Amino acid sequence: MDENQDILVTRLGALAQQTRLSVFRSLMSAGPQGISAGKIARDLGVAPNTLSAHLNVLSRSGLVTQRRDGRSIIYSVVLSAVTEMVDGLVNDCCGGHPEACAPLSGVSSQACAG
Amino acid sequence: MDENQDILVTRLGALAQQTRLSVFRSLMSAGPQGISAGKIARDLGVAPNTLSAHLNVLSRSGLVTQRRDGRSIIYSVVLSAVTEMVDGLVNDCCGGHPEACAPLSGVSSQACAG
DNA sequence: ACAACTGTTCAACAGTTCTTGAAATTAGGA
DNA sequence: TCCTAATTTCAAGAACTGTTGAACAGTTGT
Repeated sequence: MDENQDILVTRLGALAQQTRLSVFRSLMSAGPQGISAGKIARDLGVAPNTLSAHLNVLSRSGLVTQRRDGRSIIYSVVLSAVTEMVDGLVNDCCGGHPEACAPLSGVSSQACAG
Repeated sequence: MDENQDILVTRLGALAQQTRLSVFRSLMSAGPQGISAGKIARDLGVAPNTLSAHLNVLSRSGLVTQRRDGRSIIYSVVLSAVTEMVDGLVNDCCGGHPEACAPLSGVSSQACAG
């Protein structure tokens, strides 16, 4: 039962770092087509090996996936994992006392409907 | 420097730990009336001083606030900070390429409407 | 085969986080 | 006032994180 919470903690932790959050943002706005590791490194001004370590954390969290294209490795977001994470956070709120979460109803009309 | 991103990283980090995420969940379902530090410690089976350190992290992140009631200190969630955090995460997605985020539209109809 | 290009892995180090026992702080009751 | 209850603060240690230079690995073009 608490395996879900483990996964949520891992994903929150993956995003709880400046460089990785920036990577995530870039990948989010790039959409399914993704971005190569090298381009991310250049865009963000991060050393390739440092970035590689961060990409590894994001990958292991399940928020990001990778594929090879020639010499490049293209990273992209796993949208289902993102929704899972956001739902996990928001349901914390609405599961208990929905009336206490009225201010959140605009953020998650689905989870808070009721 | 992006101060909003700093705050988001801090808040994600505050929740990226088992005990603190459990505390957050408890406080979320307790709503505005909150829970005393002692009761949280008993409910979760955490040493009082350990819990105090975690509550301090949550407080400094702005996700949680405290007030004294007799000898007890009552902690409760700051809902506006929670919405801010969720919005910050979701907007990452919808701000860039909204069409890429169709799968998320159920989660945040507000941010993704467009 | 070779060299150039793109990324990853490794070992090591500084810095941070989590937990704990002991001491300190604040409030209520006899 | 003295005693007890509820929490926090402090110092120390083990465990984990982020970064770096150097070495390694896969791909392309010549």
